Amino acid sequence: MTADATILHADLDAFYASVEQRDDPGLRGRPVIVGGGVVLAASYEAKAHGVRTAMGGAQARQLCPQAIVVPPRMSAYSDASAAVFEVFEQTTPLVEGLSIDEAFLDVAGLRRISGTPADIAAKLRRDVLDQVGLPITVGVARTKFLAKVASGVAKPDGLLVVPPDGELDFLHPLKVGRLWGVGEVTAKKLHDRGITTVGHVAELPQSALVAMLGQAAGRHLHALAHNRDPRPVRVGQRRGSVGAQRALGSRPRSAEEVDAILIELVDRVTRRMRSAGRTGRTVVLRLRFADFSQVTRSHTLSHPTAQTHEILQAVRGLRAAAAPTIERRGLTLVGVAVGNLDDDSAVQLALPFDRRQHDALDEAVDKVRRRFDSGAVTRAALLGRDEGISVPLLPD
DNA sequence: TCTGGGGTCCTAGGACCC
DNA sequence: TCTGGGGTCCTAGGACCC
Repeated sequence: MTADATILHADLDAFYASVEQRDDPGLRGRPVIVGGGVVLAASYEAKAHGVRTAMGGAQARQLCPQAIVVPPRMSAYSDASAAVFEVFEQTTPLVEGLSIDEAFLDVAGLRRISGTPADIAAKLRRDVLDQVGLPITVGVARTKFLAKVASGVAKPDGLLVVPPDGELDFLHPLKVGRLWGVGEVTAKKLHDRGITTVGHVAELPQSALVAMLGQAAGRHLHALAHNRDPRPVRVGQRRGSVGAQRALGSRPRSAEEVDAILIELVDRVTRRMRSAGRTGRTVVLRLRFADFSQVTRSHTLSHPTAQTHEILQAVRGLRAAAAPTIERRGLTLVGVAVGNLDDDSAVQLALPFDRRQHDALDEAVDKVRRRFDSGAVTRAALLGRDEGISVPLLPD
């Protein structure tokens, strides 16, 4: 092998449940379930009884009647996440967040300053525990994929380094479900053909996997089973869509009720977009029905926007078109998402300017303001070259 | 007490353009 | 007149992840 194992995958253990146990000593050492209707997170004490994330609340309580069920406190979790990511950033500037509770860190080049990757990983675990009070597991390997597999195997509260000369020995005995991208459906397809371990997958030609699972998934799995994963740790990844949804329960809802919920959802989404300085073009309405089947309806606008009224108008149009379906199948969840998010693009309008041209300047500023009102511009500043000034033109 | 809320990526067909 | 290939964009659905 040519390269060192320098990629860390850091993954907080039973994140929401750990935050609850940290903040309430009475919960420590006891089975904790976060979320009532559906299990959002389960402490390891609860997992020992078979409770799993995304399991129905009723089933979870049946498996573990002594569990303490607490409602989620999302803001506490985002605060904890921010604190943990600060520790990540102290460790290395090369941090790629994957979700609220996990990230890749590239520590190549830190050996002389901070020691071996294993040393760095051990210190990272101590720092997160000392500074934030949460247990975290770290996998270390030469590739992102292996580092993630390693942290999964090392959980909870563990550290596992996969040495470059032991990669296939580590990988091939593992169950196929450990492969990133193999969920219930794919695992079943593989099991039906007697393929249960990563080693079995590695014995198959890529063409067989592609025939079984499709082009992308087949190639992806083939590469992973042979431990090929050239993806670098990337800093500053931005999300591609923003959404919000709400489960409605089984009670029938009037058209007015649904509309009121849609307004709330659109407002939540567009607020988040504006505060992140993002605009988007594709509006998606997600509907789920009594039988748990799901449809989406989408519409792409001619220009990007973060304006509540524009998005709401599109959402209402989609909903009206789907009204017969909704009527027939019984609505149990509505969601709104905006995709096709534009990256922040800086548009520069440069004008030669002398003091007699106030009108021209006013006109340019008005133009920018109008585009702000339409949601196409989210931030603007007036720059003066000779004076070197920069004046914020718009709020935000 | 059946089944939350936030995302990503891929596929496949049709429209449309060159 | 019939036929083609390639590419992009849009819509809808599905698998998967945390």
